[in-house]
Amino acid sequence: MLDIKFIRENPDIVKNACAVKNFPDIVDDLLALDVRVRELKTITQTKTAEKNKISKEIPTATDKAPLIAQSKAIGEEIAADMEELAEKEAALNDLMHRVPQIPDASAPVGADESANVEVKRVGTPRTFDFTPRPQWELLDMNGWWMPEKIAGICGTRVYALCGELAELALAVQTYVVQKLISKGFKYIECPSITKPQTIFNAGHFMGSDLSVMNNDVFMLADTDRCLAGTAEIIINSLHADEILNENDLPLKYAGYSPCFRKEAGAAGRDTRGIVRVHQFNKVEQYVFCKPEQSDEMHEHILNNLCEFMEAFELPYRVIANSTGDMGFNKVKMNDVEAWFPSENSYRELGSCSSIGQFQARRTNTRYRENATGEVKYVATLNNTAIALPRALVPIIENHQNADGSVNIPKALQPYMGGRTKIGGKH
RNA sequence: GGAGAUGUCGCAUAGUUGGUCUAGUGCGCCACAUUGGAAAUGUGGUAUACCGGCAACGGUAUCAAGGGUUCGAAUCCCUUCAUCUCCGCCA
Repeated sequence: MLDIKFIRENPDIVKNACAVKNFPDIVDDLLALDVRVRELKTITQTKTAEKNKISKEIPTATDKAPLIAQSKAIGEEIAADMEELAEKEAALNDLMHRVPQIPDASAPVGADESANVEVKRVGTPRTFDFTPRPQWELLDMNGWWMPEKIAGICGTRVYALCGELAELALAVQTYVVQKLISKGFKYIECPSITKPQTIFNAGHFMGSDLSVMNNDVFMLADTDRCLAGTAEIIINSLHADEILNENDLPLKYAGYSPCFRKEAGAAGRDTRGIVRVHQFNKVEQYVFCKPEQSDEMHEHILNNLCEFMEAFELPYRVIANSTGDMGFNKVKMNDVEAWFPSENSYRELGSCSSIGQFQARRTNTRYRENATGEVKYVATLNNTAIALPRALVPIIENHQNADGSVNIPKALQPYMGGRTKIGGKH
């Protein structure tokens, strides 16, 4: 959500944001409603003030009856205005929730991902002296999963990791969490069951009608709860309605949670293997900071993800996502993509996003500035730290040997009991 | 899930026969005074949002949330939510 004052004063900037982000331009409708809402507020408030004044005179008045009648009459007028006000305010509110965040000037302008720009490439994809196996073959031959069995028990797009690969997943997660803790992140294990409103407050969805998320979010039948797609959603609301102390910023969280996605629009894509599943585990970096710290924090959490790529010895690249690709609530976004030998391409492992004050307005998360005493909305940012099992795919594919075994990156070996290799025994 | 209790301005509390409650007090915090400096003490201040106004300032709303009764609600009624205690169930 944007600041209504900003929209009033900069309608052209907002219109442009709608255009480059591919969202409908509703600015004129919104501003017209805004004018009417303010008129009605002024009218009702003036009348209420008058009524309050009369009510206050009643207890001491000698002749109460005329005052009571007068107050009652004003009350009826107010009720009529209030009805229109409530209606117009709800409409305004809905439009306010349909205005996208203004993209950063640095973001490439374009309608979709084809306009994305590669900004950095690290490492070189390995040249294999044997035919590398895709993830599913490595999983099969090492007994690291049981796809048919699990599909039969639980349905498709879910997985079970077995044996050493499951251990490796734990090692990766522990490595990442420890690293983030050492960098001043507060580790938090987040719930996955939440209220729809909480998801809405993260600003991924437009408008005021919560049912729009039914396509993407698993609702829990016969309850008012749903399954969260990421810990970002929970952490985003962690300081809702609070006024934080400037000295406590930036607040950095590393949130772990199981993540649930319907993947409704992905039918038929990535059906094999473990890259796209309904349920996975993720550690998310999430930062609350002053708006002027936002760029610095963006670099910080982006670098953390890059460091993980390097620790896992993965060739990777960083993308600057275009305005049309970055989504409704974002100022700027950088995907980090690792090399997937089986696909002969780079593929997203994490996504670093600056949200500005967009989410903070929805959650009402603010801080008090020491120097001025002013209360301001915080800026928020989020980035994947590690998403599992997807991140295991480039690790096993890039580090595989001809016999199907997989070398463990040095950084992870301490978390694997000193082992240097897994699999390949069959 | 069953029974009961509670939910007030950062924290702790007063206020529940509806009307100077524009919510009192204590603590905390800020400023000033006092002091060589500090403690202690004293005085004053101490919310947020929105509307109007160049501004000073004025107004409206907020006593968990929403609705209702009333000329008037922190106080009465209804609904929801949260917390606590006991029971049930259970990792």
